[in-house]
Amino acid sequence: MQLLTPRQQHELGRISTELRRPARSKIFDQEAVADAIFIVERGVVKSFRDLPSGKRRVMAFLFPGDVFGLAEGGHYVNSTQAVTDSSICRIDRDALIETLRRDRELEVQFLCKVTHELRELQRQQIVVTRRDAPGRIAMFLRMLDQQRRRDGNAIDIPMSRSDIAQYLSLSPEAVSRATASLEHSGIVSFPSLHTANVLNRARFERLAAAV
Amino acid sequence: MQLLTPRQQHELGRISTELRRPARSKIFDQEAVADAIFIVERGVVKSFRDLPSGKRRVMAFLFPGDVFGLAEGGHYVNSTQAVTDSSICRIDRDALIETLRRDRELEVQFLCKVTHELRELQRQQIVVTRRDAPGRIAMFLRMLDQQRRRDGNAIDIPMSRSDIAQYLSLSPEAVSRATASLEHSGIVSFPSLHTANVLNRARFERLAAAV
DNA sequence: CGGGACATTGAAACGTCTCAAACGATGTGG
DNA sequence: CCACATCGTTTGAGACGTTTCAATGTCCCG
Repeated sequence: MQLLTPRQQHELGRISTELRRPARSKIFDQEAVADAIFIVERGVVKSFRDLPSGKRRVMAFLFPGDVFGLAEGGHYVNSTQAVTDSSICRIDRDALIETLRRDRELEVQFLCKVTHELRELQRQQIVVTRRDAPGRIAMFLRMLDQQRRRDGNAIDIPMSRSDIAQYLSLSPEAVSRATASLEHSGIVSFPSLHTANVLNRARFERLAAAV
Repeated sequence: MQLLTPRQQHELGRISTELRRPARSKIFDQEAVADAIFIVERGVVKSFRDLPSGKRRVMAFLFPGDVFGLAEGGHYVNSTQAVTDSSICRIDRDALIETLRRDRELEVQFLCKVTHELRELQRQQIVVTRRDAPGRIAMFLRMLDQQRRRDGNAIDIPMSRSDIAQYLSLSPEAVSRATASLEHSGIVSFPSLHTANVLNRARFERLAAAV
């Protein structure tokens, strides 16, 4: 999603500041006053919500080009945190609104971004409602694969197992058992916690598509 | 969500046509060419997706004021169908884009609508990931309650049990058992399939909030 | 290199899903 | 207007898979 023209990047550059955040550092908290929106430049960010029960739901993983900072009534609805060392473009809310007012094309881009997010969320809805943990993991890995291709069949997994669990709405144990299951089936291997190799692409796709 | 000014309603009126659809009639199919977007005027509409497995997921119930017709690559991503007899405002896609190009405020309204949908979808994400069926039903009833208040504690349930099941990602049997459970607990009564009465508001809210 | 958080593995419990059958509501044709 | 056929809903019993709790093993940061 690199939709911005050089001119637009320049326009945004004037009203934005670049933040550098190390892994695991917070960007903003849910409920906080929303005075800016953000764009991931480099790295991976997670957007999550703490529920009254104490559980935590990861609503989305954000990759370079993704916009975040959704507000409701002037306050952020989610907390966000860097998953890896990241560069983040922070855009002042008021200045952005002013700029959008002048740059029609830019506003259209934002509408597209939000619409895109909506579709992604609908996809995740499908994923989360699957019964079987291995299937959910397969769909998740496929998402990562499409997001950031590495060499050959290797998939980079920047987030932790518990992040994945909170994103897929599974217990950490279920994630562990599901990855073990995929490995025993010979569909995927996990050389490390942060790498996956698709060994049998056909079975992998079939499993991921079996919704 | 009645955000449109009289002038905007007039503008849209020029490029829109009003459809009347009886209950259970289709509005458009997923995959169809997306040449229009729609706004619910009266009645209830469901937006759903048929999955390869044959299962059906209801992505959203749409009430008066809600916009639908999300497209991707020029095709609709969901099918839509009237739940009750409905009046629907159909707006030609090309004409809308043209109008948005001239009416900045209207474009902002659309951005707001989409953002609102995004928040709603995040809420449903929370609902769907609950383990317990009675809790999910309680949250669903609360949503209906907030959406369309009737007299006193009565909640109008326009859709069928199986629609609810497909929306909450439960089996129809689970929905039935969950409503029976709520009734036995004395929290909610169901005088008919299309009405619910909250008998114990405190316990009801507590259950719905226990996410 | 040590400490603490994270990840895996095992065993039991819980709750939904599935299958099957009976019941009820809905809408159509006689 | 009623009878009937059809679909949707309810109820029951068993199987399946995740959750939970507990303990061990591993990774990673300071």
